[in-house]
Amino acid sequence: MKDRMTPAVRMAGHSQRGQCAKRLSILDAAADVFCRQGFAGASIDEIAAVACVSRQTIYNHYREKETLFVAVVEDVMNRANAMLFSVLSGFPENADNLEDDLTGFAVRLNKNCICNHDGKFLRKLVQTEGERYPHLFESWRRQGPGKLTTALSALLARLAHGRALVIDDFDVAARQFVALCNADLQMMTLFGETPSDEQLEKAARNAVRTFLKAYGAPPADKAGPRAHLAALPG
Amino acid sequence: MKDRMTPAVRMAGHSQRGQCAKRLSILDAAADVFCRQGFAGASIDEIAAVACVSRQTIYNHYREKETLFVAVVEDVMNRANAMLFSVLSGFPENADNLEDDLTGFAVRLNKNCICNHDGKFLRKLVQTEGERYPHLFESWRRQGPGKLTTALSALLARLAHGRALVIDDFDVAARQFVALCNADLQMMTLFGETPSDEQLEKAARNAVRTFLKAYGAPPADKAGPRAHLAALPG
DNA sequence: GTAAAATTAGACTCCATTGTCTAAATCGTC
DNA sequence: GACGATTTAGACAATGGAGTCTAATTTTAC
Repeated sequence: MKDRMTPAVRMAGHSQRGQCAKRLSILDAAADVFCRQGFAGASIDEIAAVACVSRQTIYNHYREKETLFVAVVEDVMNRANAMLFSVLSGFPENADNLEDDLTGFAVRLNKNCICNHDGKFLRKLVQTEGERYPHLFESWRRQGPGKLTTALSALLARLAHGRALVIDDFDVAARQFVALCNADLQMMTLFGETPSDEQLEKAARNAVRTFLKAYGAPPADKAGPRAHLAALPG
Repeated sequence: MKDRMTPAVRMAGHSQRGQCAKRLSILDAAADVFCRQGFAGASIDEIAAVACVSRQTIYNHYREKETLFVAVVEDVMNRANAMLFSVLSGFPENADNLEDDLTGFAVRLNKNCICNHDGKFLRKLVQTEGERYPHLFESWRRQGPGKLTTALSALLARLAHGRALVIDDFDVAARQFVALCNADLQMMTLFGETPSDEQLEKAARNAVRTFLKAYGAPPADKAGPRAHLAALPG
């Protein structure tokens, strides 16, 4: 059996674009089938059919079903983490327009990290296969959601330092922010349904309003401390 | 094939305690195995072994694997719903000691409905098999989580009517309360881990504090509107 | 105690799937 | 256009699980 080429080598020359395309096609198809059927229920033949590739090609690239599964999970995790930090980079820097900026951030968080394909895949697979592959998912937990809390916590601390928020425990506030973002979509998320843009917008707005009611800094004494309530439309 | 007896008939005489015990034993074992392995991964032989029953006995009670699966899911749903409404009945009636009472309620909600065996089972199975049995899980969604929001919303409305809370949208507040309760346990919940009593307590306290910061009624003008912050320990 | 019903172990068939192998076809490079 | 590498379709063996059947045993009802 010859050595498998590393991704770097694989991308080096344009010579193997075809091979690389097959690989990606297999990964995508496998993600789809594993997500729908679970590990046990997924058949290599079905993956091959979805990928428009012969079964043998799959075995050329991945020694066995489990190898393929691990590769798929790692692939999705990498994509999901990259997306997570891309979304995190859009967290509001300053406090002008905080409500709107936070709402936009919440929409992107839900839309691109939690309610998307990859989020659905990871939730499903972590739950069903987590116990069978502890270190695989444990590493995701540390690198994905774990770092999300840490990073979000730091971003909230920055806003609090700038007097835009009043927060006693940044980690708790970070987790609560994420939880509130999902509050209205929990059931859809659980059932794997995709919310409409309107639903995303409304959920984010509800979340941010409540978050700011709890953690928003009281406006600098010219108005009452709940002035933002009076500013609500309707 | 003879008619299957209804549960009522089954319990009527003491004559069939043995048969009934087998049935329950099969349901429990099947819940365990389906939860660990999913529908496709679960083998009837393993269920029989766990239930200490022969394979044929399972087929005497349930025509085929799918029949057994549906029965298990319905059984767990019924238990979970009963527990849910039992916990709901402990929702605080009046506003003396609201923070502590709500915290106790939040602990019970997490401990007995969300982080327990049945909660884990339902989350897992809804996600993995939900698309294959739409009406089965749809009915649970309406009768379980759906009614939870409705009921909790009404309970919050009662407190708001008694001036203990200030809430604009009761449904949103209900969903947010549940979301906040899980905020600190989300990852453990996802990974199917069971939180300690201490973790449950802390998570509930964090949730209720934030909920009351957002929705607590401002104390009747003797102190500033954020007086409860000053009342925090530390 | 006896008869009917339920349970058991195990053999059995059937079928889907995994993973291997091979010979032909296709692709990319020179 | 030729050559090597890759892909393909399909046959193939081996495995495991679903569901049936039977004959013996146990439990329950009366």
